[in-house]
Amino acid sequence: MNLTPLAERFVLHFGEMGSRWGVNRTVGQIYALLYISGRPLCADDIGETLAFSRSNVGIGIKELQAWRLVKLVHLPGDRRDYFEPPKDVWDIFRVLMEERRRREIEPTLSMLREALLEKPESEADRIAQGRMREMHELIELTTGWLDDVQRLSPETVIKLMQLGAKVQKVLELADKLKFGSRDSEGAA
Amino acid sequence: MNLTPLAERFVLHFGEMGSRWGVNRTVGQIYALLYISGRPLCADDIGETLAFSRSNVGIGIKELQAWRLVKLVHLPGDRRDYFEPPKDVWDIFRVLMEERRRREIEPTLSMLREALLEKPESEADRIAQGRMREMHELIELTTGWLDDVQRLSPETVIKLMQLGAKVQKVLELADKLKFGSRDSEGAA
DNA sequence: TTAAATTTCCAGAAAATTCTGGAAATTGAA
DNA sequence: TTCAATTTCCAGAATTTTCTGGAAATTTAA
Repeated sequence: MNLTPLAERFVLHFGEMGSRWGVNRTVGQIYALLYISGRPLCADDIGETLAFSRSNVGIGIKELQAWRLVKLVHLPGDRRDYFEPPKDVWDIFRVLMEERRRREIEPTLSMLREALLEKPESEADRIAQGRMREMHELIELTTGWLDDVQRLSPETVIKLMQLGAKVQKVLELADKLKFGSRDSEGAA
Repeated sequence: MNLTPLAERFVLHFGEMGSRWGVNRTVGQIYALLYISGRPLCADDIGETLAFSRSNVGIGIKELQAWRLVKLVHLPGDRRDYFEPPKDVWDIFRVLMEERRRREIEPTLSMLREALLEKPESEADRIAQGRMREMHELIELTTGWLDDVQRLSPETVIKLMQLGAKVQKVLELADKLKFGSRDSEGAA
């Protein structure tokens, strides 16, 4: 299975970007290959196309599964495991947001929650807790909003995004009509 | 300069999380220290507190400057360079979004734009380009929306976030009142 | 149950990155 | 201009991550 120059460029780019996205080159390339192939691939296909050892492919796929970015499928009459990404890019986007939040934000949120429960022992502690409180409020506000948005249909989200800065006008309108806020005790 | 247990926990946590955020342990810890200190620190302060070599501190600070997460300040009567993060967490948030977008998304957007200009040479190319087009549209829509939101005041953004899922109701209303969309030719 | 196909595990090799101390360059006060 | 303070640069050491081939475990068809 050989790549066309067009596909190869895409795959190599994802490999290079991988490290910025928190995965290694192998994982980036495997994902890119699955994404553009338009059909499920098995570990042999992947290893052959990208010239990785079988176990390297195995590890890469396991990581992509941990990210929920590929799912296992089976082809009739073939007992090997095949893999493919979610068909819909919006699904991919949603999963990516959820996973990054879980890995990059939730642990910090927990740490902040615990730290804010402690009694400050000094002026330095009071200053530090004040800064932590600011960070905590910002994170709570944005993740709470993400929770809300995830409950909307993709169509509604698209509409919201297309509205862009005009959302301000709509907000003014909402103000007049006294729509309640999600959390009126929330962050300033 | 010694850390209280509370501050130390915060600093160590940022060091651990650093790798998930695309910086190394040193950089994570230096940033955390500057963030909770509530006053500018110089390289000596940082190196002494965190037990890093002077040059390691220097490299770490340089990276934080490249991220625009710390700025250089001078204290009267001291010729050393002092550093502090932006005071306002919203500023920090905005800078973080901009930098991550620049590093993690823009290069891919460029690659996709170029790849989509090419004439597909095969069925495989046509499928690959179709997938790339989907990805390109999603990225354009979301980054365009981010551009729009960045033009709003923090107060407006906070209002929007607090509105949460109720934004749907407001959108329906806006529909009736025929607010135009930002880009009516945009992605589906 | 057997045996072939396939996946998972693992230890060491290879590669990449992080970190250090010291040397060189730069800065700024006198 | 001089010189002490400070920052930047750099080569090698230490550490961490990634990758490989082979062995062990698992799966499934017969």
